[in-house]
Amino acid sequence: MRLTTKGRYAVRALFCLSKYTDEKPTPLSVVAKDQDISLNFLEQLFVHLRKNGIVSSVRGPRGGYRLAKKPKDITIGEVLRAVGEATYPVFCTEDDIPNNKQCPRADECVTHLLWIKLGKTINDFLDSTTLEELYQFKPE
Amino acid sequence: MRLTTKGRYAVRALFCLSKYTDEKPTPLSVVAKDQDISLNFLEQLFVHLRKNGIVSSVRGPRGGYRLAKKPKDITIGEVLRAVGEATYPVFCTEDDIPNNKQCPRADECVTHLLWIKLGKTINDFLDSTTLEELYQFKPE
DNA sequence: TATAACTTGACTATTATTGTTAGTTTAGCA
DNA sequence: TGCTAAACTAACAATAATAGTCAAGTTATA
Ligand code: FES
Ligand code: FES
Repeated sequence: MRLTTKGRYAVRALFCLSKYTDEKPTPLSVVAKDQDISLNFLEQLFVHLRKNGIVSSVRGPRGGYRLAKKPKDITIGEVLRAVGEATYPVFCTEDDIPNNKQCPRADECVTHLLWIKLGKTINDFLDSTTLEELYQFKPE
Repeated sequence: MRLTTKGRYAVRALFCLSKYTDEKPTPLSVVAKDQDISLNFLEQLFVHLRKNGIVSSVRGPRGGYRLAKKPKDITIGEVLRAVGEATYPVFCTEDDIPNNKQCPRADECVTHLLWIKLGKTINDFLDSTTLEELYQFKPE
């Protein structure tokens, strides 16, 4: 039950973006250098962040990305889900279940409700924590 | 952030064991058939469950496993950790960190405390839920 | 003493993750 | 108008983790 780099990088990258609050967009090359993340990998993540309305993009020279909402309106949960990080601990709680991953006896599965409750606990936390709150976590 | 089969199978297998409350131990072949899990894979899991004092074994003919404690004294958290399932979402919260997995700038890492808090939320849940409570989740 | 079960370790197939390569498109600017 | 910086796209490859298998023991009792 580990977060993947997709999720971890996305949060770090967005935190980095939130530091540049001026009007001009920030190119990913800056984020990549600042956070030591492969530029190409970042680009893949930002495609999904943009499609989910978390960032907006400006193409061409002097272009880049900026947050589409205020940090306090961006939850960690929506960021993780945007980049494809699973926030529920089992497959069977989601819509399109790969058949081979399905619990063979869902009807009588005693653990299903347990994992649902765990997932709810996790998502309640993630959805009530925003990007803005990262600032208060920052060590001095 | 998915549970692996190790964790999921371990919980299901122990629940299965808890159904056979008579004195004689239950062979893994019964659990394997009941839960549709590879016998050899189960054996690997039970090595760790035994070493962590969750089950006890009886060798020889008519042997098998039984719970070493009462279901209400076995938490989901200890089961998951026993079989090697990570219950914290990031590596850097644990003792022996593979170097390549370490966040490169742990000192100034703004997300570290976030993941610690998430991990605490998860573990609080797991450690306050026991095997016994699975019965009340069972659908009729 | 034969057998049913546990025990151990090594091995393999599969899948998921992580990252790379190689481009195309867009738009500001000299 | 051409150069360049940036977003965008898609396919590909390396690596690592997972899931499961196989084979060869060991133990204890019927
Ligand atoms: S059907 Fe969801 S955990 Fe078994
Ligand atoms: S050092 Fe723990 S998340 Fe970065």
